Amino acid sequence: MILAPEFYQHSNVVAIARKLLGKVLITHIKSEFTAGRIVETEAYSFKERGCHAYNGRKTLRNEVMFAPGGVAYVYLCYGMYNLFNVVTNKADKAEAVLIRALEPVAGQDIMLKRMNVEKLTRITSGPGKLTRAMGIERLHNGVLLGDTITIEDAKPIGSSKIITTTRIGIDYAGSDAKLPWRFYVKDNEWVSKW
DNA sequence: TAGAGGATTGAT
DNA sequence: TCAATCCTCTAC
Repeated sequence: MILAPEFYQHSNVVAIARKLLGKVLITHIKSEFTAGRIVETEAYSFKERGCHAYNGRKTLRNEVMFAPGGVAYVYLCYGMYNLFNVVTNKADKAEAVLIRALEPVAGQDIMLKRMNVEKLTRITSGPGKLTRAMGIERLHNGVLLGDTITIEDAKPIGSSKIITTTRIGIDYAGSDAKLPWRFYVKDNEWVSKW
């Protein structure tokens, strides 16, 4: 069953990031079907400096974050990696969950082809890599989840298996870089970093 | 309009 | 530890 818009429009982005663990991200792009279980996420909110929309700052790049929850926010990082986020909260409350790692569950052969590798090892263990494996590009920025890109409901991960830590790669955010807003599944080999 | 830098990754 | 690589934002 596909997650309803209400799931994303909740006002607590950190809670949503936690609940997304275990759900299945599905893409149907260029007639190719791939799916992966979400095993690592990070929360971002307009209330803290790590977020592109900090303090309500709205630009051409991040305006999708100001849409109602349930759309994709895809942007280019470091000139070469597309990062995939799910926008949450209501309109003008710019919050999002960055999907950082997946465990492939369907279409693995397509992922291998997209990554140009032969072995199914750590091909989706990182936000830049999973978008490439899933076929997600910047043209998908702003698309409503449910068609080309979908997240399907699944059994929640037990709280004893969820690890909470600080987010990665946002040292510039000062004290906000210390917020415990990164979640991942314990002992899962697909997580980006241990 | 130019210059700096980034929610990363893989090779050294 | 460092370069690849290019889009976006900020300042002039």
